[in-house]
Amino acid sequence: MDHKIRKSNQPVMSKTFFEELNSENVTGVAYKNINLKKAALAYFANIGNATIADMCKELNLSAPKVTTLLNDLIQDGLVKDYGKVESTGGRKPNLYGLVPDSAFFIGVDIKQNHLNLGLSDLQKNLISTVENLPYKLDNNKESLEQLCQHINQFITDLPVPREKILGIGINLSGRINYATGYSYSFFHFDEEPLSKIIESKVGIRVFLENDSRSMAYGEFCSDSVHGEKNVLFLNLDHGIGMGVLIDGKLYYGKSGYSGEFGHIPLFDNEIICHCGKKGCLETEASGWALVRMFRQKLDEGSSSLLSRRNMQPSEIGLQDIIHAANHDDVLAIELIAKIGENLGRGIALLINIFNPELVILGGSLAATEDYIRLPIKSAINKYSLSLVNNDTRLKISRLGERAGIIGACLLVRNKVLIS
Amino acid sequence: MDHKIRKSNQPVMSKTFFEELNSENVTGVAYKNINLKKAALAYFANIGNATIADMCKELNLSAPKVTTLLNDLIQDGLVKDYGKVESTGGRKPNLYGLVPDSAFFIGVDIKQNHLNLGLSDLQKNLISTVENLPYKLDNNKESLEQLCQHINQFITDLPVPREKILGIGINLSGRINYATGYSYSFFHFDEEPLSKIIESKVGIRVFLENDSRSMAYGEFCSDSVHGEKNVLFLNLDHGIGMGVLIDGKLYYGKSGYSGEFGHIPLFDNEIICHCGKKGCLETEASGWALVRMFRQKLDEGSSSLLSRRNMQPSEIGLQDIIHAANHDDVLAIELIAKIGENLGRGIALLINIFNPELVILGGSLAATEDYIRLPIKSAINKYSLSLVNNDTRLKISRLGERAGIIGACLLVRNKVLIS
DNA sequence: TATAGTTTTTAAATTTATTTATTTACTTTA
DNA sequence: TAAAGTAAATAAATAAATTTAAAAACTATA
Repeated sequence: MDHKIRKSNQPVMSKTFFEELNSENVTGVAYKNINLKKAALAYFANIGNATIADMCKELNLSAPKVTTLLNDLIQDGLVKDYGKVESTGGRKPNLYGLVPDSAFFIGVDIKQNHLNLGLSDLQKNLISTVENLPYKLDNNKESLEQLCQHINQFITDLPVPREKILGIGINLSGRINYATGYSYSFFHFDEEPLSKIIESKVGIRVFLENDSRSMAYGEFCSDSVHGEKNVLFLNLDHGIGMGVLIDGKLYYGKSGYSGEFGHIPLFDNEIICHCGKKGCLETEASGWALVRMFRQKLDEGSSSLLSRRNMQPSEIGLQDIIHAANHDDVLAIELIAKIGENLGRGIALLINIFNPELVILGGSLAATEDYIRLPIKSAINKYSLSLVNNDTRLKISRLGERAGIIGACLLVRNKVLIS
Repeated sequence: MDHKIRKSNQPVMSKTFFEELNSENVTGVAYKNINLKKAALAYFANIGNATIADMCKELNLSAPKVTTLLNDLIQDGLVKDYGKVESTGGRKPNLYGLVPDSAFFIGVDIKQNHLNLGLSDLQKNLISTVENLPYKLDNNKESLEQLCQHINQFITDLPVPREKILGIGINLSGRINYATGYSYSFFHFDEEPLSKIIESKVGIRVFLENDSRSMAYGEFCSDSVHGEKNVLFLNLDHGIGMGVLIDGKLYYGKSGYSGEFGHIPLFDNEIICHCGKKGCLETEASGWALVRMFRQKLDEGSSSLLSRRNMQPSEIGLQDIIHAANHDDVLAIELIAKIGENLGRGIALLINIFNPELVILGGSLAATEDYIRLPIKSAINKYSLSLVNNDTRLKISRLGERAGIIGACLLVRNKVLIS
């Protein structure tokens, strides 16, 4: 006769929240409690500190249940009591919220010629950053190895214990499948997904994301977005990237290839785009187009701050032109206006299709502020239905290049903790 | 001393589901149970019949809880036991599902010159329809009065008791705020929202929806859509309408004006669009454009089935051209191909932006099947990123004009029962 | 300053749901 | 055809949540 001793294998020690989070096949009350904890954390993360009464409304639970839930989270070290707060008459409620330094997240923003790294805490605070770290993004193993070394170096230099870092978010341009962790445009050497490869070299969970999408999320979580739930973010750099937020969530499309705004066929020209097609928006409205136009104008004899500094047309890059415009160079300003007008026609189309509440202009070209914004705005007025475009605000990014690392950090936080 | 008799006002009789549904300020367990019932109904409605075990997984509940939940719904008359079903060894489970004739919904599809009305049961079955009922949509009170009379006549002719009809969904073109029930393009005479006005004349709850969006939802719920969650529907009629489904839900945008695909600035022509702008897609790729081109060709001396029938160019309408194409008229086929090519360029752009799984072509022009589909397909290949468009299937609507009433019925079902 | 009125928090009672165990119904294999 | 195995449904036991009541902490007013 075999005697079943069922309970002997079950742990006696209570699990930490993160162990709970990763344990599979959890059902019944345990499963529900994990989800409630996630929901509570999501509320604190997205909306901020709250009283027990607030949480009751949000989670549709009774006060005693919320009390035990919060006590659990306090036990886990993720939440703490922030003391009493004013009331409208009657006993003052206690305010609860996240413990900022109970967990950390790293964001890595990979650009063509440099790297931005950042560390955020459990709240939205950027604790430390390393920006403009020289790094050349090439599609080979050495470049990947170097990337991992930079990340490892960044981590060891941090004043934070490695085990408190719950994840690393990496922004890369090109085609990325965020769900599987595969990158198709860069570092696609192995069978294994890129995220797993980096993970094994760094020892912390890694999540990949398309750069424009990550920036969009960073902007979306920043102070400049309030109640808006349908937001378009445009990453105006050499190319044109787009991140779309629908109902407060990043939109991916079937395989994560959505947002290829730069390659919509809007022009009837003969310029061959990077994608191989003709007439793409990018051929007339991108940083590349700006550089091409600028060089051509100089070749044709136009004058500019840059030509007067004896720069050869072929040496002039996008940053130089942006810099010149911000120093009142007439040629740069004129051409940026031209780019803005072309871009505005494209954005008008997006507004007709999406009826968004907000369009945010980011990327290096957005640093020219009104030089790019005003031509865009007037083109939008010209080309979109006034009824629809009156609904839409057009803003310049406040975060600038930091949108990338902030977005990366916040996306990892969501992936690790909440979803 | 006042003696509180708290419970004296509470009803002794148990409420029906619909009474529960509309009762406000419900909290605690009662609130949760209503939501669980809704979730169960939504499962049955969207996925189909299910066993207790299925519902346990879906709703994350224990078997006894699901049993009592289903018993409640059976008591309410909304669900019934469909008997035993095959098992993989072991006791056969019972299958539960909606009672089709426990509730009904009416869909009204208002076209320019006719009306389609339909009645669906609680499942997706169209019980009875009246199609192509002559009706002239004019923006005046008489036209509205007539509409209400038609709806009332339809209801009295039905073999279904009025009190079992839980709602009426009405499709109207133009600007509609589905949340408030206001229509801005038609019947905007009063302070009161149009939905309330019709409601008071018919005595059943009314919900308004944009016609293309309603059709999109009808198609989405039809058999032609399987796992796809990101779907674009194009309503190709005189104008070009679009309905967008994202993550299985209709997308509205900030004010419900999204999907103005017909008015994106894609052409560099001098044709003034209905919207007042130039260069809209509708000026080169819509039914109106087709009629214009066709008449022009006839004026220029081209020959067609229609001209040989001694029709004057100015008499020829869109339906005539579609009819001619389906009877192998060369001119009609050529011009539809031209329209398709132009449209394809626009759709290519949508594919780049949305990376959808499926694009469905509907509306009267879709009845020309491959005459319009193939030119569109080749233009998509030409103008969109191959990587992205390889992800996307292009289909002709199976429901045809019925998509409108089906979508209207299903949307009302959702609004009344589930959301 | 005492008292009535509010609101939060905690405690006790009660309801409700989950767990576990058992029964029922059926399939498969010996 | 009986026995063993599997899964569903139900019943009983248990755990967990809500509800109700009470206590605590504060404000406003007499």
